[in-house]
Amino acid sequence: MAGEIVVSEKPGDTLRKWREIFNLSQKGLANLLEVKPSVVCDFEKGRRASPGIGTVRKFVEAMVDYDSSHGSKVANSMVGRRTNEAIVDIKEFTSGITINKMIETIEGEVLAGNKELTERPIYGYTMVDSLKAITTFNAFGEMYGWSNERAVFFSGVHYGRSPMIAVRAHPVKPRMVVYIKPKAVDLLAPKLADMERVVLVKTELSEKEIIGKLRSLK
Amino acid sequence: MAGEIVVSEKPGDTLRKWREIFNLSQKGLANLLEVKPSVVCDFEKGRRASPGIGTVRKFVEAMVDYDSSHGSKVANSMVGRRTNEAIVDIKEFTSGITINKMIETIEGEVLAGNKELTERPIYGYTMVDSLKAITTFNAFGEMYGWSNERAVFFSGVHYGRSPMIAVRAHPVKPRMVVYIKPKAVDLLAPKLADMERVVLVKTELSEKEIIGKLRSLK
DNA sequence: TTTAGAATAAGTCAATTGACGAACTGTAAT
DNA sequence: ATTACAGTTCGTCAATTGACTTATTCTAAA
Repeated sequence: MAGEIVVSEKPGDTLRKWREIFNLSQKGLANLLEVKPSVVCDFEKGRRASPGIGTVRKFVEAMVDYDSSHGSKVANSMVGRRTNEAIVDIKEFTSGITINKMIETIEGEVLAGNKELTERPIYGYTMVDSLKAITTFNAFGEMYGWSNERAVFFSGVHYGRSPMIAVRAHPVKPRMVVYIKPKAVDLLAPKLADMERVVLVKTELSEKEIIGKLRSLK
Repeated sequence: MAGEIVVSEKPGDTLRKWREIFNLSQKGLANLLEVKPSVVCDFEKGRRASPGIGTVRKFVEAMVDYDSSHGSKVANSMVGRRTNEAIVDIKEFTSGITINKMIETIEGEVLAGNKELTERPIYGYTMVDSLKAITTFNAFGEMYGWSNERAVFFSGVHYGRSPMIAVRAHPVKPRMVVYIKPKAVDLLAPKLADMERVVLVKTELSEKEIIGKLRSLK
């Protein structure tokens, strides 16, 4: 979304497109941004040819925040039509956060992944129940949201082999895999993680705690 | 890349990160941009807190252009480590182009997809040889580049069923599928395309012609 | 230890942005 | 017709950007 705006020939048109997707009037958006409607219009109509990235950020955040405080209607419609009982939670961040920051937030312990890898940003996360995911047909189909630069959380992990094997088999790789309270971690898991250049982390926090902490991250 | 810069807390740091990934000195990048090195420094060090998106675009384009005129070393390293003989060509655009524009460029005929769908932007494309792709194990694994908002070209199409079935089976969908000189097109293909909300197009241009035309698109 | 290249820092200034307000143009609905 | 509301246009202006220059600091090789 932010990326699309920057990259598009007419950022104003793209801004408008998104405002319309979020079902906001210029006035509505202007209120969220605490500016006058004419300001919104000026941007959409391209009077400001090259808005600052701060402005773009504000616009995007305002719309996403608005959506999430109205039941994430738009966000959910983006995630895909099918639902999957194995998915506990799936979210996109407004802005990228580094894997390091994520590890800190969830009080994680790194099992695989070097400094270079943990500095990369991620833009969302998916939390799945491994058991359900593995026993459900095609469970990993809808694992990804808007971006695959994300973290995937696995709960109900026994030895941590299956989840990493699933990741390895999947054509699109997340940047980060987190095991929630694993009973144990087989040596194979970090090995596979290294091969896929995925940061593997475990945490002793519960699903609820994690979701709570991540919410505060925004 | 552009998106990451906008969205990152310290755009300067992200700019620097990418400059380093592309193995450029500040001076080197400044030359490409035809500005003085101190300008690059000012941005990286954050003296300009909220650069305009025009500036961001220039930076990104300069680096990508530089890379592509030096054998696309960086771009290729991003695409993935494994190579796949079924992939004829795989590219990322510097900026998004609409599906409409793409259709026009490749002189395509729309088989499925409405106006709303053809207005969406795509950020790259992958061209695969269907026969090789389908007979090669896990052929669709590396089908996607940086973004899945892209077009996938299929050459060697017989009835156009298998490629769409592959798309349907694949968890990540492209925005657009193009058949290159299909012998025929089974009715099932546009039906599947509609179900997946993918724009399906056929073209009578050859692979080489298409690659040529797309190159001029940048 | 000198020196060259890379990166920072800081002063400067024209051009542009971000924001306002007020007037104006649709275009439904009353 | 009249009103109400969404969107557009534009003059204005302080704040900020984009770019230059010159001076200074940091590395790493000679």
